[in-house]
Amino acid sequence: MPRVSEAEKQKSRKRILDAAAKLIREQGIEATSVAEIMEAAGMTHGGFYRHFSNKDELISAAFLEAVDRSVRSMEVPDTDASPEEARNKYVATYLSREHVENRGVGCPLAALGAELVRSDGAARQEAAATVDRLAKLLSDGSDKQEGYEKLALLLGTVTLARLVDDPDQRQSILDAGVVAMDRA
Amino acid sequence: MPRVSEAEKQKSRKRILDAAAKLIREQGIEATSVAEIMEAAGMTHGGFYRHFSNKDELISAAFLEAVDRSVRSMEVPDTDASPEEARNKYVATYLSREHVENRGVGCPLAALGAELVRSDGAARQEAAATVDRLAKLLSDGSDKQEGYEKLALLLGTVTLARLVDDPDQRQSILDAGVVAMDRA
DNA sequence: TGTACATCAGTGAACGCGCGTTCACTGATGTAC
DNA sequence: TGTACATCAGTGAACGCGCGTTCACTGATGTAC
Repeated sequence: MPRVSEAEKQKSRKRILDAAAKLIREQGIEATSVAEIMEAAGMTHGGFYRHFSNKDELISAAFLEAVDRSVRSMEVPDTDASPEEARNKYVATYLSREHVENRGVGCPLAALGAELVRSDGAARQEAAATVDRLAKLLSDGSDKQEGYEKLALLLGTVTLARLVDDPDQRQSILDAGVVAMDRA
Repeated sequence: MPRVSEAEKQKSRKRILDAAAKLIREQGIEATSVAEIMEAAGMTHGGFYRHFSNKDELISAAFLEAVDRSVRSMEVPDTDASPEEARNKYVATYLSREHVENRGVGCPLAALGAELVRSDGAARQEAAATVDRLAKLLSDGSDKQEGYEKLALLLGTVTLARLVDDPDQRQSILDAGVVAMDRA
């Protein structure tokens, strides 16, 4: 059956990247195997090394992919939306039950932050850069400290909300986050 | 050489628990092996099952141990310290460079929160209970929402600070957290 | 445009390794008399 | 208090398993003429 055209190869790469970006946010990096990612991408594990030289390289690329996707809405707002509007929309989405319940498409810092802290791969450096990128966007570039505070609040709130099981308690935590963000 | 007295056995158990509580906060739960914990406790891996029936049971007990140790200072303040004083001291310690740099003895929610979110073992339930316990203490029992906000801010700030490498940036993030906690 | 051939994307078996767990064994501890 | 014996904490080899990675192989793709 193989070989496959160059265009097909690029599609395969994208499928691997998307599958990885989703699975690592759902299950964590270490808990997600190369074979699992390849299966989700519709292939067998052996072909993996035609696209990436090892798992670390994929994780790094998948993390970047996840960051770009989840930040783009704020960096490049819909036409005729002001930066403030984009920011408010981002915050509202971030502190929503949908975000709490769908780790696979949510903020990669919230999903992987604690795990990346312990790693020393390329993804770790990218995570550090992402912290600054998000803080800058959240503060509108004016006050870095304000951005850090807001990002910490968003990340902490979603992590707490994900830890509890009771829906009411979960909503209560999200509400507290919304109130605090309004004040910050 | 074995067998060993009942008193010795209890000491062994404590060493296993302490080693586990430290190692899982430093490296994560999945990344820490039973053999590694037993070695840190000064034994070989085979003896592990005289103390715990499996790894999950140890993790759950070690998590509780870590929580108790890191929360006790606030729940049972030093003699002649008011609850407010104990709370302020806890917050100051939480947002310190020492805490950021020593995961092994720090807040288990900050170290393991994201990983526990994905698990379904006993430790997960204990983590949910810990969220409420800490939130209550931080709010002095008056306003649950205030406690959630403060806990989210603490947890988020330390996670961000741990993600960045630059010491100045790290301090800047901690400072932002301190300012925000004063306002909350 | 057709033909001949090198390339290489994807397959699936195989590798070495570390994991959690089991087990036969040891000898000091604890107990019964 | 002393003796005989069952218990069991800890050892270290062994287990089955899934991991990341390698490799021989396949046949369609891409290229040279």
